[in-house]
Formats: sequence, C-alpha cells, structure tokens
Amino acid sequence: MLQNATKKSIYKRLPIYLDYCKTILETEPQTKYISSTRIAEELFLGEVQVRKDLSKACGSGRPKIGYSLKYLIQSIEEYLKCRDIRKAVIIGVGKLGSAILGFDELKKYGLDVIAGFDTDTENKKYNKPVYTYSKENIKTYIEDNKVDVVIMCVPKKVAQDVCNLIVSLGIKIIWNFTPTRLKVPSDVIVQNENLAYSVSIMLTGIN
Amino acid sequence: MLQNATKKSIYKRLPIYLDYCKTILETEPQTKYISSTRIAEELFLGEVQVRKDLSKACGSGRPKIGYSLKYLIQSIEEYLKCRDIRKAVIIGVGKLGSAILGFDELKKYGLDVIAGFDTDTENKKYNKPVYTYSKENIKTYIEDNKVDVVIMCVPKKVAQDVCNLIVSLGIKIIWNFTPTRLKVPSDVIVQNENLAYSVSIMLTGIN
DNA sequence: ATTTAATCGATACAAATATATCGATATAAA
DNA sequence: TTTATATCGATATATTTGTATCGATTAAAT
Repeated sequence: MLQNATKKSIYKRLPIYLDYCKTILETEPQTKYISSTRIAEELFLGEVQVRKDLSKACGSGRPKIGYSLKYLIQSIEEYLKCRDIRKAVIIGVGKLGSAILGFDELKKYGLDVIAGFDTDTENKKYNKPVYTYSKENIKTYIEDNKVDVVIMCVPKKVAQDVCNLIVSLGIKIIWNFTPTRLKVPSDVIVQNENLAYSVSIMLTGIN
Repeated sequence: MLQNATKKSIYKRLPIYLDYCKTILETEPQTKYISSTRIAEELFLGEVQVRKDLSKACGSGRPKIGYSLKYLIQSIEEYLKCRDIRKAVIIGVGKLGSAILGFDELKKYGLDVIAGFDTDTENKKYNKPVYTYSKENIKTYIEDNKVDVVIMCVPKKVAQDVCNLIVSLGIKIIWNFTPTRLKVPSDVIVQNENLAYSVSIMLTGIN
C-alpha cells in the first residue's frame, strides 16, 4: 500500500478550461454562457469529460444554456486556489531558475515568485532580487515575507541537502525541478517537474 | 470517440529509473545488479510497479539477483529512444525559451536544441544562435540541419499561426509551451507542457 | 399550448493504471 | 544436500480515469 503520486487528472484540464474561458471573455464580451459541448469541441476533448470536470469545479449548468462564463471562471479559480496567492522563492538561479523567476504567468495560477537565492549572485540582473544562498538569509527572508513555497532548481548533487534545509525552516510545499526524488516528512508536498518525461513521451511518439 | 492524450504513465517513471541507475553506476561502481525492490524503496514506488515497468523496458531479471545495472540503463535508453538524438529549434526566445535553449540536460534524453528563432534577436547572447523569425529562415534552417522537433514558446495569440507555419514546413513533433490547444493534422505529435497544471496540483495539496 | 432541439446530470460501461498475492527460481546458509 | 530467503514473473483484484447512453430540463420555435 505505497502511496503513488496519482494526480487527479482533472487538474490537467481545469487550467486549460480556465484559460479558454478567459479568452472568450476577452474576445467575445457578448457571450454570457458557454456550453460543455462547445468547450469540448474547441479543445478537442470529450463532451462528457468536460461536463464532469465542470460539475465538480463549478456545480450545475443550465440545460440548453450552459454555464455562466463569469461564474465558471470564478469557480475554477477557486477550485484551483488561484485566488489566495502564495509567495515562492527559487533556490538555484541558473538558466532554468532564472526563467521561472521571470515567468509572471504563474501568478495567474496562484504563485507569486518574489526572489531567488544562489551561491553566485554576480551577473544576475532581473526585475526580482537574487540573494546569496545561506541558511540565515533564507530563514530571515521567508519569515519576513511569509513565503510558503520553495522552487528548487539546484544541481542534483545538493538537492537533498537543500531540501533538508528548507524543510527544517518549515516549508511545506516544494516544486522540485531537480531530477531527484526528495525524501521529505509526510506533511510536506513535493511536486516533481520532469522535462525529461515530456521529452520521452514526445520522442517515443506516444501522445 | 474523441482521442484523448492518455499518456502511458510508464514514461513518467522510466526517466526516473534511468537517472537513478546512472547515479548508482557513478557512486557505487562495485554494484553490478540492482533489484526492483531496492529501486522501489529508494524512489518511493511500489515494487510490483517497478518490476512491471522494467520487464517492459528491459526484459527479464534474475531471481534473488535483480537486473544487470548496465544492461538496464542501456535498455531504458533504447526504450526511451534517448540514443537516436533528434534536433530541435525553439521558436520564441523569451524567458522560458532562452532557459530551454540553455538547458543541455535534454540531450541526455534524446533532444538536442540547436538554435532559436525570434522576432527580436537583439540582446540575446547565448551559446547557441538565435535567428530572426521568418518563414524563409526557418525553412532553410530546418532543412539544412535536419531538424525534427520544434519547441514553441511564443505568445498565446500567435501560437496557432506559428504552428500552422511549422506544420506546413513538414514538422511532425511539437513541444508546446504555450497555454493553447493547437489544431494539427493527425500525424503531428503535440506534447503540451503545462506549468500551470503543476502549480495547481501543488497548491491544491494533492500529490 | 405543444413540439423541437440543445444541453444537462446520472448511470452504466470500458479501458488504463496500480496493487496485492502467489508459486517459481536462483543463491546463500545450514 | 537441504533449507531459508530474496527476488522474480504471472495472475487476479482494486482503483482511477475516460466514454457512451439515456431520460430530464430548459428555452425557443411552431
């Protein structure tokens, strides 16, 4: 009975619906209602699946009419917890880390990346601050700024050590971009990101 | 009967096994064999699941012994097609695009990102070339360099147009970082990357 | 007022994925 | 040689995920 990271796949699709609905709201201001049928068609999904997802996230739609666009957007955002924005810092501001540091889209989905930490802070000019990596610096910063989430973009070798450090500082949510399975206490959430996995899927031709 | 991107989830785990095995090979040169039990324990997975995955990718192991480490690595690499390296270009060299452009890890998994295209090539200094975005430039480049894969990091608004362009040039594999469902002919593979999805999973606390 | 059509939700079914169980096999220990 | 143990593969079961079907509801058309 080992826990396996079986992710509810509804979370894969809700952000897509959300984005789509927002686009409609912008481009067709006259549209008040939208049907699962239409969403399904335009996003190449099954209509039953869309309906099921929406009913979970947002509740009832109206037959012959569909779902209220504005209410739908609001509901999905609440379901995804996009609205209570959490603050995050990145540890390891290399190429990937710096990209994420500048990727403001994340705020739309509830994550505000406010700073980075690295052993090397030279030559790093961003619109967001990058501080020297040290236990004290991180501790002070996350306390002062109420940081919930740490994004790890450090080299594999030091991943577990850095992880231990931030866990000891009370962090409960980790977005892990290192190709490492981190060992954490059971109350800590680790979201593993794995670009290699995507590459594999793609190149083996299975979609 | 709409097609849905049901990804074989074995491809999520094989890159993890691969990375783990390589680490063992480096750090414990004396280890010749490795068991599914051990892999499962260290990666927090079910032992049956690991065994099943390995038997698909690599064939038989030996009872009481496990799998030959070297042969396992080789087999997984072949299964994942890491060995026949494909060339890719990035279209849209913004923050995310430039990060990927510099992320050499991908080559380990069979993807060699060799250049980028953008409307703005100023202020872009990388170890890899960035060319001006134009149909002619792209066409010539992908023909001359036998490029198989296009990585799309353009703004949402132009995503479908850029997609149409590259499809018209014969590209069959697209790694899509835009938050858009692209409409493509059925013989084109689109791998959608969705950081928002990860954020959602994380922030809703479901792992 | 009645009919038609679009959409809904619920239920049933199918497929994919994960887990548990168990006998077989190979090595090491007694 | 015999026994104990770790590991394997195969089969069966459970869970999750996706799809098809159908009657119910609502609005618009007649």
